[in-house]
Amino acid sequence: MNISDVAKRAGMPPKTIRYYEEIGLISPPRDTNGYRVFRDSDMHKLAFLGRARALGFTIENCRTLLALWEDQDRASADVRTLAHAHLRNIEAKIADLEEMRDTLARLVTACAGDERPDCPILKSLGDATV
Amino acid sequence: MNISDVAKRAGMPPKTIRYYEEIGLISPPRDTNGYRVFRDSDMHKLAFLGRARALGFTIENCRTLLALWEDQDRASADVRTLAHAHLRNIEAKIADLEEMRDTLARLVTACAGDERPDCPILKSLGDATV
DNA sequence: CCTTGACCTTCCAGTCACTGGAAGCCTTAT
DNA sequence: ATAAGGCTTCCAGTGACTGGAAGGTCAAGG
Repeated sequence: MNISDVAKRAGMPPKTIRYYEEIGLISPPRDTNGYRVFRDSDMHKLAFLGRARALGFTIENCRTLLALWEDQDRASADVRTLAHAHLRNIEAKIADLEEMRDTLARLVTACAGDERPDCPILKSLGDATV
Repeated sequence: MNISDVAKRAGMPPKTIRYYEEIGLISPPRDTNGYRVFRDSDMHKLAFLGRARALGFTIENCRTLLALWEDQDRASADVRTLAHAHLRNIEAKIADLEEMRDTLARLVTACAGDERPDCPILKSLGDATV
């Protein structure tokens, strides 16, 4: 299976797979023609990475998670700590975005959105007292 | 007022102000010593930019918003359209993050987080069938 | 056997919105 | 006169890819 088939299965572009190799997340051997040979372990790692990235873990966290995954003797506490910290990050981001959303929604509602120049959105951005 | 005082007032680092000049959002003239001279209009633009960025608008959107702000004849519809599209973006991001949060929260709850290696988080990341 | 087209490879550059740091000039206080 | 601190420019790096160029490889059709 060549890289584009692997990419389809893993649900990520070939470029991403090459990138993951470049940064040492996977190390597929090469065929005589120079093509990457993906073993089962590489495919599993890519699937793992795809899921971890979909949960928003950074690449560095993914690297750590992969190492923990490979380590049969890990303590689940280590994984949980990482995931919990990440969860908090996500919650903080959501809170930030919700604040933006609420302010924006208020402004969009207040704006007539017609051909006239009067606009509460610009007024609010231009003037602290709104 | 030199750049670091302006930065304090605008609530952003001096580096950001220099960057905003570099990309043409502001164009403060220079004193004989080469220092930037910030006029009222520059300060207002920086305040505007700070608020627009806090609402999550991209720099390019900020550029457009600034132009609309300066244009006394703009139609408020143009502003509203931009803000509305941005609002939708934010809502989509929130939805994505909420999905991550829910999955993660479920996994974190399911994980004992002790010294044992058994871990539902890694199990879920490593195996599609969870 | 040759060509065509679709793969594969590497390498370099660009994205976004800054941020860090070095090197050197300017100002203010001692 | 000097020392500290602020100003200037310029270059490089961030995260996680993504686009594109240049060139090697492979399978199918004529």
